[in-house]
Amino acid sequence: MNKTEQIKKILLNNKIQPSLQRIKIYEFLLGNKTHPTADIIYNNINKELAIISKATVYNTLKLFVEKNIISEITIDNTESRYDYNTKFHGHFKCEKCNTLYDLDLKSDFLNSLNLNGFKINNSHLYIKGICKKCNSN
Amino acid sequence: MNKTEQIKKILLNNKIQPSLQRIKIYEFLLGNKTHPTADIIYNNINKELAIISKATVYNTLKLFVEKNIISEITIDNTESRYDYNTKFHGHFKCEKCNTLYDLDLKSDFLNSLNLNGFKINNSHLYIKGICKKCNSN
DNA sequence: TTATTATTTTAGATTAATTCTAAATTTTAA
DNA sequence: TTAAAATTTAGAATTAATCTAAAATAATAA
Repeated sequence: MNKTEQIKKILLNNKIQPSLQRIKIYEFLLGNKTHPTADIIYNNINKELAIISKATVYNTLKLFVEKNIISEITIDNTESRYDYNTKFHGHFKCEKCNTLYDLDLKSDFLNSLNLNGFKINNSHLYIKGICKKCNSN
Repeated sequence: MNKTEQIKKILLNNKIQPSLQRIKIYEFLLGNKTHPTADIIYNNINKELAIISKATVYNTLKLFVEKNIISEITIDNTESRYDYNTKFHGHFKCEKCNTLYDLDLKSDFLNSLNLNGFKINNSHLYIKGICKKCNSN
């Protein structure tokens, strides 16, 4: 089974019709794990051939977030970034070089929280500071 | 020492000139612990007498965040909220009633993170879901 | 097939939070 | 008092995201 077929299957499993545009966006996120913005996704997909509009990028990202096959990162208030990885993990943003790092978290990270009666849909840990690389320069 | 004097002292301690507008914003945040937006702050301060402009609200909030006497909450990507409490704690947003709850976290909450060489400026834990109240209705 | 209905995509307008600009005001220092 | 520095300001500009209503495409029924 090739990549496109695999993506189609994932989308269908999540009750999402696998249109060309949706496949392209999901494929781009799988191949670009640097937490791209809607604009970056739009520009890259259209680089060779214009096959998608801005509105569709936004519509599709929203749909994917709702269906929980990607997650939305709002560590800056300026624009959202998107992550193919929906497993709970943290993000560190270097305020010097703007790199967004993934942080592995222990599986019991949220266990100490007392949220009885609360239904958790998604969780984000955001840390800002200066990364190791920038610190040593 | 009255409240205004206390606020002046806090601002001066953090190398912030205590102008009338700055005092009013800080005073509002101390008295309104519901994580207000810039717009809410602006409207409330000007309710009786117009003493502050939108630009100053934004300038001042940015200054306060830089000086670390308040913190900025970006749990939605639509608008920032502000918190007088800079001690690390979590936030839970109910997606039904939009209430923003504070979450107490153990002091060692971030200890398991392996961030050697990284300088942490601020940390946020954001959780979205349905709150107890909405769940039981 | 053909017609009908539902879904998806789209260009461009709109919205709204935030930032910018450059001038006015206030404060501080000399 | 005067000059310099800091603060505030109105309104314009920016920009990510949403909205609108039409067009294109796909799915379904006859």
